[in-house]
Amino acid sequence: MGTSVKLTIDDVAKYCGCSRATVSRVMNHDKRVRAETAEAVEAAMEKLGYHPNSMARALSAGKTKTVAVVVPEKWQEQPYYIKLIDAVEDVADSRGYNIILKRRKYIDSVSELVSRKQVDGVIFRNMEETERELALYGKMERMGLPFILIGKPVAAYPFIKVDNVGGARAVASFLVEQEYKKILFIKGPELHIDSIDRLAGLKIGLSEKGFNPGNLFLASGDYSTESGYHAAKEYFADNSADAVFAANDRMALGVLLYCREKGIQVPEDLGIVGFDDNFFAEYLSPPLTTVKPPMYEIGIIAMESLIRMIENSERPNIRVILPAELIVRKSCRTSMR
Amino acid sequence: MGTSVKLTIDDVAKYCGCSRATVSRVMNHDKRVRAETAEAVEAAMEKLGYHPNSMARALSAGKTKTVAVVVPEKWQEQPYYIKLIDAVEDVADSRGYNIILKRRKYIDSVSELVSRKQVDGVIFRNMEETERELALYGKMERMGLPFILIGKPVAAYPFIKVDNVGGARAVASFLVEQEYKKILFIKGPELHIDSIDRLAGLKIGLSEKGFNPGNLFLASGDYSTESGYHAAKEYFADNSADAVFAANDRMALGVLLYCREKGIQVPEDLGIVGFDDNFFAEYLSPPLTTVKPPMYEIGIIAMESLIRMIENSERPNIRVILPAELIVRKSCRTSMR
DNA sequence: AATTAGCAAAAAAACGGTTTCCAAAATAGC
DNA sequence: GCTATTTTGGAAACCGTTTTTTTGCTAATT
Repeated sequence: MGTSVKLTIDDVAKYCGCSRATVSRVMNHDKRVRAETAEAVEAAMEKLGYHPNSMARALSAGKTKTVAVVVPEKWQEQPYYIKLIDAVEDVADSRGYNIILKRRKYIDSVSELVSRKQVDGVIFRNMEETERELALYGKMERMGLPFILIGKPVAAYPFIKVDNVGGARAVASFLVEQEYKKILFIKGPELHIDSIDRLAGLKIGLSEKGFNPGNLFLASGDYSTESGYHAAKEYFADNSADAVFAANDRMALGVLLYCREKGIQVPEDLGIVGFDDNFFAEYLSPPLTTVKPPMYEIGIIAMESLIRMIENSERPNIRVILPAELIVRKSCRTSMR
Repeated sequence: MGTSVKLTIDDVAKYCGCSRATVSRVMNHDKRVRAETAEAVEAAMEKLGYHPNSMARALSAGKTKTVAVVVPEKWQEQPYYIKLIDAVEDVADSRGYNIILKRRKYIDSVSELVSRKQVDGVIFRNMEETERELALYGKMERMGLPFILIGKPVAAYPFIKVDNVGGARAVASFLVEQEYKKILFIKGPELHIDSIDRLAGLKIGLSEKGFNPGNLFLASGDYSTESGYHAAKEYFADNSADAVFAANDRMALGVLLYCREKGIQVPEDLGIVGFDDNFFAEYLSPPLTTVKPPMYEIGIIAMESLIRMIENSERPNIRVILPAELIVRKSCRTSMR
């Protein structure tokens, strides 16, 4: 029964008549302590309801058993980040780690966490290369603090990313197979790596299938539903297409809303494809064909790799690219083969 | 320029020829240090690129500047929790705190965080009263560790909740005003406080409007889209209603999917109302009428109150109930008044 | 002139563990 | 039975702060 008085390792030591070094060894499963002594100590800790103070331990051992996970500012529009975090937490918990969550917006305080040695490592969901981010990577490297980028490879730092090129290539194959002839691609923010890769993959896939590049058109958006809507509105004002591939699901949703407003039948008049397999994709009418990035797997791999770096102080050259799966739903015709 | 060698407070002290106590005082804005000495120390810290070690500080001061935030296991189905977390983080960052995120599933490790004094406080999104939760509350209370419940008031512990009763009451008024005559309410999990309150509020509102209680019917679900679909399917097999109020948006979505399948026109043949204003609600066709809980505000108030408890070691009797707003969209007829 | 405040800053004592170093005890080797 | 080696566990140093206690001065009081 843990009373409210604070217990220290010395109390446990006194209770079972040994030194605090011995108690410490038992807690850390040091082999050089006799089995029966260890048992006695375990029993004492149990009986007294002793829990070691993590701050004292962290200070002394130089390990905090905590990692920071940095997500984009607008993660609320991408609920799939929850899967990433869940995965990281699942691994973290099984290995005795805790995670501090930070939005990219608070990158300065991530930097502080690093300077003050409050975390053992960092998992950073990055999409661009800004000065501040590069400065942070540099600092972590100089301090020898392990970190993993998720999204955009930078310099020789360890990273994990989704195969956006491959995913978009699959979309291209699919669209060509379904005999779509005139395709509009709606881009995301200019420098955004995912959007860039998805367009690149689309071009590759189309070219492989012998699609006439002259029938691929581009519009610009910023990932928001509204921007998808406006891109469609603007484009279709004086152009046509029989399929739209948006760089993400929300813009695809914008296109769908535009079609609904204009009475354009999906998929009869227009095929729509998104990217991300956002939560709502399967519930739209028609359900959205999209590409699903393996967020959970990414989280698992990221955290496992990070722990390996932290605990073995090895610096494996982690450069992982995970495949994304095409999810065919009703927003494109699928009759022909 | 911060080099990679580790700097300690002693290095700073040595550099500006004073003792480490003085440096510590300067960092903590202790007034009993001459202004010019303070300036010299500040300058030295700046020049050397010194950052205090948080673990040492935490051990010595007994404060970790970290709080745990506990969310439901299935928060991925409720992306609005992201707003809650964002709010908590916004306040946390401005006050120099960090947040450790935990799913309810890992309540044991939350308990460990508490025992090991790794957090200064806890924000707990609770919905039921389980043994393990009560045990945790008890432990925190005994240890004098501040915490706030979000959702369900338990004993005399501080809590913040959404006015589910009021929100559902507004739904009732609205439905009666729109002259709906036969209403089906789809419940969530049996002991779930939100679902219970929403049903209670519905009953109160209907009764206030003179609605015949005999025309209110009940079905059971578990908050999932599928359960909403099945509840509708089962109920409508041999019953009728002109409006369905589901305890949450996902079940309302299930009902909508059922209608879509059966060709039931919404809102012409059936009005549908949800609760939560889930991300997808406004994008459904028709967009879903629902009730929006002020998650961001809740997060702000929770974190501000928690910090107050932590820093002033005061124990204000926090019992906050925030109003939820009815969001009228097209899934119910709104023509009549 | 002697005593007393008052204050800035140094010195020392926590904070609660881990780890190094070393001695005692136990075991092995011959 | 005696030395060499391995276990086992204690004492003390250390991690880098904050906080308490002391000290040394200067200015004020009597």
